[in-house]
Amino acid sequence: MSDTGVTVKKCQDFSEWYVQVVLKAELADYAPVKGCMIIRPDAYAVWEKIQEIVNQKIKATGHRNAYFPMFIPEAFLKSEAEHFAGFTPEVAWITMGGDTPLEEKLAVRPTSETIMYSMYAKWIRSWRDLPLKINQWCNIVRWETKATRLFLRTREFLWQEGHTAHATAEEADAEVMWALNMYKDVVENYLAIPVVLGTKSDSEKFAGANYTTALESIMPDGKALQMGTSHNLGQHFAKVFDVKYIGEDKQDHYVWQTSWGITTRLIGAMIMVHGDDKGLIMPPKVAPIQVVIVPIPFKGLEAEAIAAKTKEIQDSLRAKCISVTLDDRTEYTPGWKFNQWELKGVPLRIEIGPRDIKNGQCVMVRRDNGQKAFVKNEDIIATAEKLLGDIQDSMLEKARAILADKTTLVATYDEFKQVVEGKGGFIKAAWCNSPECEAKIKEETGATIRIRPFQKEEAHTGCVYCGKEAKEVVYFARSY
RNA sequence: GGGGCCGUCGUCUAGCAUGGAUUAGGAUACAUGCCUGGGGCGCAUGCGAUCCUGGGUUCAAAUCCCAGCGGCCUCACCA
Repeated sequence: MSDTGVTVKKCQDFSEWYVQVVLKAELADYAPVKGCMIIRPDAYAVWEKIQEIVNQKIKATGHRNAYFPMFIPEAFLKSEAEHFAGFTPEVAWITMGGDTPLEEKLAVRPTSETIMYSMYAKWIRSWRDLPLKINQWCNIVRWETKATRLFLRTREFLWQEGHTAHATAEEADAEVMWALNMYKDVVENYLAIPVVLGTKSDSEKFAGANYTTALESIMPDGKALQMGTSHNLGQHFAKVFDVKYIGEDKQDHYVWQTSWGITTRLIGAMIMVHGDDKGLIMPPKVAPIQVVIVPIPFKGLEAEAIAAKTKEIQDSLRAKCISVTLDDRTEYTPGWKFNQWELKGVPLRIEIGPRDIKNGQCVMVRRDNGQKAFVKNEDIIATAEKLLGDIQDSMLEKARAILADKTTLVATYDEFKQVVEGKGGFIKAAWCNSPECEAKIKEETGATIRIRPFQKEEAHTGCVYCGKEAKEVVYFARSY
């Protein structure tokens, strides 16, 4: 047994397991620049899938893609005070052009609200120009000082940011919810990761927003990970950048704005949630390779028949738009290939050997549960399609069960602390809505309010911290 | 930014406590040839290391000291 594969168990040393899966499955690598990563083709292909899915959804609803500069003048970033205060600790600045100092330094975008809205002010004249719904796919930079975690914390990462302007507050509210639900669909139905939807507490909301909604999930180590956010920016930026329109009433009005985003962090979540001791498990809907075919030669027996049949299956699967690889490399043994493709997370494997030629069948093995099935020739394509669907479904189902298991309702602060230190995960607790209690809890336990769920529950106790009347039940957790 | 741990062929690692004799050793990967093939095959040959970088101590540094860089864990902050 070499160390080509993952050498630690997921449940024993989760951090080490994660690093090994990412590196050994060739998803990413450390860059020569501190805090930066290289997204390798197998992971980039997943990002492209996500782009495909999101693009389809946003274009179908009238959003259009565009591209704005990655450099933002300092004055722009400063113009919204709360926004600037929130981002300034982690902005990278450009101060030189060649060997000439710049008159005004330029921020490398940590997010694009300011540069985009400065243009919106120019483009929006009348109510007929609204709503304006623009999205961009780009890289952004946040100069983290903390240790690099591939996909989860890097100084540069890829994301999508939607920025819309509306005539009314109601429209902006609706857009915020549209984006959030669009993300829920992507994350749950494609990445097979169950999420909890809700709003952020004031202390956790986006710098410069009226309110922030988000999708949160729990990773296998018990820490929460934000899977996407959708902000209602109100008129804060509109007032700062003078984004106004003349309404049907002939009066000037500020627009109502939203912004929303998901990042390559989702790939990290997918790895963590679905992987096992053998490596990665890709949800079929985003897997760059959905099926791998491994021929099993045996002393030249039926060699030609095997070659013909594997090729035929490959062609038929491709005709059904299933992404398939025929691994007919002669320098590796079948067993080696099994391990390799399992490490890389290919959802379904088809084996064809002399025995299968004789019996008019093939062997199919599911990556998610290891189940092996003998499938008659005439059923191969239909069965492969069905199994890919089943795998997608059961991955979500399994993840749902884990999420439920990692969600604990607590009645007392002692219980709260015990869960934080113990199994972690979401801790549902009653809260009085005071920032002081929230801050104290964070200080004493490291847990923050991840989400105030849309699905409201009656407070079952007083505030878990102060004991006074609770306003709602919220989800606490330690987070990434 | 704070604290802890770490850095030797592509990868994993021995050597480092007690400086000198290993030509810096092994495994794996890679290349070539043969042989194999239903769960990481075997044999042979070959290729492969600025011992992270820069200083210092010393007759002598992979080994000791200092600084820097990078990684991992952890705390504060974030997607």
